Amino acid sequence: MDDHSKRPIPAPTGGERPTLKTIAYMTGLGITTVSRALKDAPDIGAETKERVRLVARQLGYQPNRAGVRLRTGKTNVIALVLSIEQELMGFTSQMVQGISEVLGGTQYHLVVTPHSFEKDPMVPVRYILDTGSADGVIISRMEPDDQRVRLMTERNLPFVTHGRTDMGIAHPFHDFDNEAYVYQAVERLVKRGRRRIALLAPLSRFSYQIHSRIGFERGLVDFQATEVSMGRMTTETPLEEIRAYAERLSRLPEPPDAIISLSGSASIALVAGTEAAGRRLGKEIDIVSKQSAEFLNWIRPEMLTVTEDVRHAGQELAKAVLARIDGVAPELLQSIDAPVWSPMGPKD
Amino acid sequence: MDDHSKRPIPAPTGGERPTLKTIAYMTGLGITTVSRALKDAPDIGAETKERVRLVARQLGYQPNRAGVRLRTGKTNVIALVLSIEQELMGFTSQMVQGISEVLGGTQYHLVVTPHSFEKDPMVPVRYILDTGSADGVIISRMEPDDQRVRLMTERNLPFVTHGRTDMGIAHPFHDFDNEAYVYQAVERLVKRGRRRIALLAPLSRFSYQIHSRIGFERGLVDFQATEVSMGRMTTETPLEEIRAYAERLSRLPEPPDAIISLSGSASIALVAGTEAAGRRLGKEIDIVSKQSAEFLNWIRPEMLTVTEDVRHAGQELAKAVLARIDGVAPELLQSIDAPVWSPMGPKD
DNA sequence: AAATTTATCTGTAACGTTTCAGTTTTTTGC
DNA sequence: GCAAAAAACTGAAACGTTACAGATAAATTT
Repeated sequence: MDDHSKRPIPAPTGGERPTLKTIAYMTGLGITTVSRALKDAPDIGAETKERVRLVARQLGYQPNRAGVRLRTGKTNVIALVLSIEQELMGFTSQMVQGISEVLGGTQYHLVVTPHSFEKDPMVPVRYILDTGSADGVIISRMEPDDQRVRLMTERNLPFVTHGRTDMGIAHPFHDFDNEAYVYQAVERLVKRGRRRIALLAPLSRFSYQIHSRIGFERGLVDFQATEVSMGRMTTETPLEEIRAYAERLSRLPEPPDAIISLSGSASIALVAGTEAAGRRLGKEIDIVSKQSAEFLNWIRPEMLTVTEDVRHAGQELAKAVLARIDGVAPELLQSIDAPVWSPMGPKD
Repeated sequence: MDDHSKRPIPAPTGGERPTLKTIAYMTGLGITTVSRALKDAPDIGAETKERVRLVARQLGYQPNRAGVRLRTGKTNVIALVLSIEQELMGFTSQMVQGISEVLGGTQYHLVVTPHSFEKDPMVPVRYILDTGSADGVIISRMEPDDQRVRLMTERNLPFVTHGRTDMGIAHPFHDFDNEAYVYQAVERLVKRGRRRIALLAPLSRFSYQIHSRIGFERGLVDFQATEVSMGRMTTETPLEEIRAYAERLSRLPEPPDAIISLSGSASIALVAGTEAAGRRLGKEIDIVSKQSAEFLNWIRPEMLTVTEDVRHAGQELAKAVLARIDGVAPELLQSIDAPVWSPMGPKD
């Protein structure tokens, strides 16, 4: 207690939040030494480090984020850029949860930045770039030629995408294998005797629209089925329009005997439309759907579903940005989840 | 250009992010003057303010958050504390969206902090308090006697709750009127000839369990109906258990002729269970449900539903914390949303 | 015309951290 | 035994901002 008085005397502490200064005072060391001890620098004695760490733990010391950020530019923030047009059924909560599980073990905070994708997808990215408000970014709704990816790559901002691009830039991503999903869907449908299949795909601007189309067309050829057009319907068409279209389709002389959907909520409308036309799931028609939460099977057990594990996606995305921030090569931070089919009632 | 050289010369600027120093240099003013001009302080000349504002806008100046935070302690962060046990069906995304819409027009960022409510609800609150990491907090899953409310009030941390408490502390809140919802549900059911009603309520620890029970019991008395017990089922019971219970209930000699549910996803299980027992919605039984996204009506148009506008709740909550931060009295920041019934197919 | 006010403006210090360039002490080399 | 090197530690400066306590010049009062 008294041998501290010989030292340069920083200042005794109040009941406030402890800082490096507090620890320096308690240990009788310099602020610099404490700082370096806590980051395990090589020029600090082993015994000193131990002592500093002990006192720090004792005081419940937590580095002041503003101090670190001001000095180093490191924000300890991961930004999740969400489109407000995104599917509602549990997508966001699961994504946030997955990311948080990974971030929970770190100093990183998660800042959520929703915005209208339709209006201008670049806005949030430019904001983050201009203000340096995040160390890493997670984006979704990828396009084959994506300006956000181009800009962040150019400006060296670590990021990861939920979905792939196709522009010759290697970047971290996590994706669901929509091609395999649709291909396997066709296969299963044909095995169940279906031949005339419709595909409710995403908007054509998105990468996964292309993937699902490729899977679909490969499937049609490999398993000998034919396509029934969904017209201008996409997964983002208002549900009522989808319902109406599905009903019209069902009343055609030669209606589809199966529909493959890439959106859980759109599938609800498909079911409503086909049933309104008197066609029964599992009998006259099969509907296959991807979903982000297990709810379709509760509604219609006859439905064939694949549940995209969005929580797992969130985990992978978070791990990838963190690794990217740590300098891991983009090529090593790419993963694709295979579709997992829900066990089905009837047969199969 | 040259008259700047007579001045104290801060330093010419690179291509970096503009700071007060940059503006000071460009205008030939002192850093303090620029700072005060931008906050419209009374001791700065009108013409000077104009000039500073112009240059600031020109440069796209944005105050450095770390600088402000370090100096003033103001984080410009609102923390949304989410329970991972929260209902999945769109709740989080809508809440986040609503909050963001309000925060979008401000300097505030939204940090999302999920955690296990079951484990210890105090953890995130204590963290925010200890690290001063937010200017305001939004919490949900309120209990009548809520320790989080007690602590934040005591420590003077602005917050708002989604749901009410009952402990004699006036604090900002936004709530959905669950009492009115259940009361009106009973009324509608009785008008449709139902008499034996079951209530699937939340866990008893939560405030809205009490509200829904009160509404229920008032309804039973006022409209002369009787209760059929839901046993130990709550909205948080695993769906499969709810389904099984609903089926068992439906096979009783005197089954309920109506069920009121406080959770959209739980209702799916209720429907599955009752239908498995051969009872048809709108015929032998009515199911009334609250939901946070319009999806039950797509699945079973016969269902009576109220959709809680979670996006609107998010907006109200965000407005309330901001107002609280600005010193508005808690009593003025309390609001309750009345239930809005979806138009129904059959009659009514 | 001198003294006071008023209107504008400004330098310094501090918030908590890390980097840089040392300084002091101990150990090693020969 | 003494120079050189290694080990352990440290103060000053800086990141961008704002509060404080002036400073300067112009306008007003007496």
